[in-house]
Amino acid sequence: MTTERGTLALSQHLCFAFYSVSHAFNRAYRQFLDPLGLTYPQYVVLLVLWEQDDLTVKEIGDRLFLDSGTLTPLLKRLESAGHVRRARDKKDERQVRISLTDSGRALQAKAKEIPKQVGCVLGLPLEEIRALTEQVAKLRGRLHDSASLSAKS
Amino acid sequence: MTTERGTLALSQHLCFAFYSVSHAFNRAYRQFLDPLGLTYPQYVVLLVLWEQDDLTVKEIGDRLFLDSGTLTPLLKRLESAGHVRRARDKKDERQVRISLTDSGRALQAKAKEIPKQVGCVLGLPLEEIRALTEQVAKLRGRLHDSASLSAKS
DNA sequence: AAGAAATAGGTTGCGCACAATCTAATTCGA
DNA sequence: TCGAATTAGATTGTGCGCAACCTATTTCTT
Repeated sequence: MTTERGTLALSQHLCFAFYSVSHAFNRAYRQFLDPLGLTYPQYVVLLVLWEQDDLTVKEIGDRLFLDSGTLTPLLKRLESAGHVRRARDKKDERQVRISLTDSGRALQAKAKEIPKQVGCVLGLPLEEIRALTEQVAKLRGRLHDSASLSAKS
Repeated sequence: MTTERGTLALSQHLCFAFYSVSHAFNRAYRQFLDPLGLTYPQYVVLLVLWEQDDLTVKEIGDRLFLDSGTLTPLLKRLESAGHVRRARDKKDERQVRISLTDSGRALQAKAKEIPKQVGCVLGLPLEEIRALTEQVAKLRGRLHDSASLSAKS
């Protein structure tokens, strides 16, 4: 009954499951984010800022596991859309602090129902969603740990 | 004790867990795929072809949930790397059939150990990996179903 | 058999993601 | 205190991922 012939079938790859489900989530969010003129990555940056305003690029990157190469252009787009301000920190000129504008704060109300709307198509009880989220976050932690191990000085 | 103030914290978002873990997997695979000169998406295309050779672009896309806008340039890169051939189907000139070259087949042996190597940093028993993979695939199915519903004719 | 509809694949444009590299500012160390 | 090392962010180049649109081929309809 084994289908194993040296190579795992694609359907058995956990990494592919994550790869494809994250695209599926992206598409599911798009229908709700398009009317707001936001992409999913822009939306998660705003989620971070709605939780805590006035963060540096580095602090945002730490929370999202993204670097400046990704964030700098994204934040410039959010800035030119009028949702955030970018300003060098007076105390430490290396840092750029990102703060919400009124427009950026106003988006929070419009986006409030999105997680619920997407969540209801999942058909999972809240308890299971919570457990799954935690389990996946734990896996991400292990992957990061091993990555920083193999990139040791 | 509730931290809920209208907006879910980022850490409680299942979608962000998937979004960030798929990037983490991508980075974890990179160290093994770089020596082969492959990206992760190229690797999954080859996984499909190693399972069944001589597929059309459409058939590959159906298995990976990707469209021609993504696959055409990717397959051209795999072609110019010498790993696959692209040829119009004689019976139906609309289709392009993708087949492995000797070089493409030879990669299979070199890539055989990768899933095991990445899997061992996860520290999960095989049974749990299997269950998690299935659960995530089921979620992906629900997201696709609702997407095709909302895009009905 | 002829026009309409459907299908497969390619092209263009935009926005991530990330490695590699750069500059400028700050901190560390002898 | 002064040069070395570190840190924050920006820039460049490559490769997805996908919407929108295009062409060519095939199939459907009558």
